[in-house]
Amino acid sequence: MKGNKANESTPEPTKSELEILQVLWKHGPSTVRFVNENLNEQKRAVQYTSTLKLMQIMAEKKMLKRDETNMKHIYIPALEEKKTKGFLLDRFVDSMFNGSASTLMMQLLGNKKASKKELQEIKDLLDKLDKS
Amino acid sequence: MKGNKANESTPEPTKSELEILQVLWKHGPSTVRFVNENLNEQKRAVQYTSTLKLMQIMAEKKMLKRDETNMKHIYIPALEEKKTKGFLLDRFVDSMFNGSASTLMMQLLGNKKASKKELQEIKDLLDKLDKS
DNA sequence: TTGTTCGTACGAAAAATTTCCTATCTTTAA
DNA sequence: TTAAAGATAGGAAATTTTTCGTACGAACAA
Repeated sequence: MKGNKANESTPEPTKSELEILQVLWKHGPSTVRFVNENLNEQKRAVQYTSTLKLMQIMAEKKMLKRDETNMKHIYIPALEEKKTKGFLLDRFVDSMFNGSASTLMMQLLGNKKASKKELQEIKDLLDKLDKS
Repeated sequence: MKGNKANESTPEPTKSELEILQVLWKHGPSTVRFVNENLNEQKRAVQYTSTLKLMQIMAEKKMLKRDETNMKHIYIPALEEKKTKGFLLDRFVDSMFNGSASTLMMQLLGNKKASKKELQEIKDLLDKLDKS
């Protein structure tokens, strides 16, 4: 369980790493400057060099790739958004809801976190799955 | 967009703390010995005093209550399971799926994490919600 | 040219989390 | 009665994660 090196199949981004990944997933390949500013606007105060350092570490871990041809390095997520979120979601469901998706749903719906519109979307989704 | 900070009403158990809470939620008030053995069976190797220490810390944080009338202290979760899981789920959905329950569902279903039986359960659940 | 701004690299500190050692007391079994 | 087993308490160490200071090179404007 412990000591997993970060590799393709078992990405375990930390909280902060995930924040950075989210920015990159949302806005595409970016400079440290951009990511840092985005974090400061959207999340919390953090020094430029802190963001830089973290992104460097993530690059070492192969969590990010980077283009060094220019002075302003461009960082690119090396983890697929869908894959990574799927992985984290699975872990979350497993640890929190014993692996039961429906239990999670109940919790979610009982939590007025889903609007009418959302409910309809989910139903449509289920219907679509039925037909395939 | 700024994430909710933790205050008295919004507990943020760490990973290990959550593991302990899960044992207590599942089995009810327990001794350290019991929790530790459960963790070793179900999760990973961990020394008795490590579990003890963590549970003491959790008690300090008011995350657990304890009955000290006997020598073998009995620990009781001070956080409601449903409330806590709801809170963590909300945060998870917010940070990972932009607050969209249906997006989460799609990810979940596309991840063959939900069996046919689960799909049916979810449908039933949605129908039930419709009628209320 | 020269100084200011913007960039990376690197080391280390700080903070948060987790683990375990040791001391000491209580209970239990022989 | 005594030794072994089992319990808590507390400090400290180890690990992991996060933050930042400092050095220094490159770009750019005056």
